[in-house]
Amino acid sequence: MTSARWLDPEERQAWLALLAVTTLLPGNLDGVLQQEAKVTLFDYTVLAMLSEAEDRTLPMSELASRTYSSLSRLSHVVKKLEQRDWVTRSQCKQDARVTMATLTEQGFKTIEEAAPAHVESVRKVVFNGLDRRDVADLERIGKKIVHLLEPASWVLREPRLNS
Amino acid sequence: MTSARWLDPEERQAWLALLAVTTLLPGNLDGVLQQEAKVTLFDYTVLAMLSEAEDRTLPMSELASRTYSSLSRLSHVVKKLEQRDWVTRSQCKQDARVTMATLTEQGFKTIEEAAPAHVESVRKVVFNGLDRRDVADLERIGKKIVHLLEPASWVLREPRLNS
DNA sequence: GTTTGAAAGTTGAAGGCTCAAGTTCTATGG
DNA sequence: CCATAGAACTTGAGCCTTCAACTTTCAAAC
Repeated sequence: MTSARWLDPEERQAWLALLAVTTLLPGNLDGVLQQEAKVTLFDYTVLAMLSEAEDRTLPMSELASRTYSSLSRLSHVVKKLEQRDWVTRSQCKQDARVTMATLTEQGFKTIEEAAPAHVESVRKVVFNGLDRRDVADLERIGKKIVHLLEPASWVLREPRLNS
Repeated sequence: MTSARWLDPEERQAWLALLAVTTLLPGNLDGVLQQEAKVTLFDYTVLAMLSEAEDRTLPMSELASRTYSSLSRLSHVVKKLEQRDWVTRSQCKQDARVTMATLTEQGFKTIEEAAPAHVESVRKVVFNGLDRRDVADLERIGKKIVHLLEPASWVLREPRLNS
């Protein structure tokens, strides 16, 4: 490692803004979901990923990678969601090591009900302040950063056409 | 509230990328700081804000607002930092309600030592992937989002010229 | 001067997350 | 075959954060 360069003024401003966003955004969205449906943002993301998957089912490891979580974190959370009867777990026939997580009908209803308020809150704290150019720039820059953080990330591989 | 609009494809892509960044970034930076100096990203931010303040001292509530944290969270953390002799607390003469937090010499050395590795990790996962235009766009968009999340935020009021 | 309301902190409990350790199963190499 | 390594989880302990409740102090209004 060479001698460390400090951030220049532009980078510093950008960094402080990004730090502020990453600090404030999760708590803000959490709050809305907590009131609306008694779930955390992470709970919601897990349910959302399952709801969009084929048969509303995914292996735990695949679900972990789509939610950017460790298997450990996911395991704890899925246990909780199972106790609420929103998710069930089952063994995979092909590979006995893998556990499949499936969204229940009740879980599906829960997320369906929570979704409008959640989307509204995302709009309220992100997109209401951005024009079309901002949105395009945000996607471009966000993906560049994700590429450094997690080159194999799911969002980078997603096809461009989806509802 | 009118009927909820869903996100359009561009917004959805931007949202997924932003969600990925806010999920992955803190853990990534935490890891480096944990190894380097046994502190969390939030601990580091608290120490950093104090180190840049006049007399390395700030009222708890001001420190809370600069670190985007609740007073409760900050109180717990400052207690911990005080036990490590990195910060001291004292009562304010003018207003007996306020507690002042001051960075100790030892705390200053700690953050000074941790800073290079931290900056390097910020560069590694953010700025190494961005060109000048990206940095400018990131600052602009980041500040727009912060404006919606916390209009009174510190970063929005900062003068443009600083080291 | 009191009362009333809000500001500034602190605290304890409950729940969430991380880390290290352990289990079970699969794949690989001899 | 058998051994070994690694993949896919699960679990429990400990730290961190949130939430609600409480204390103390100041400011405003009467």
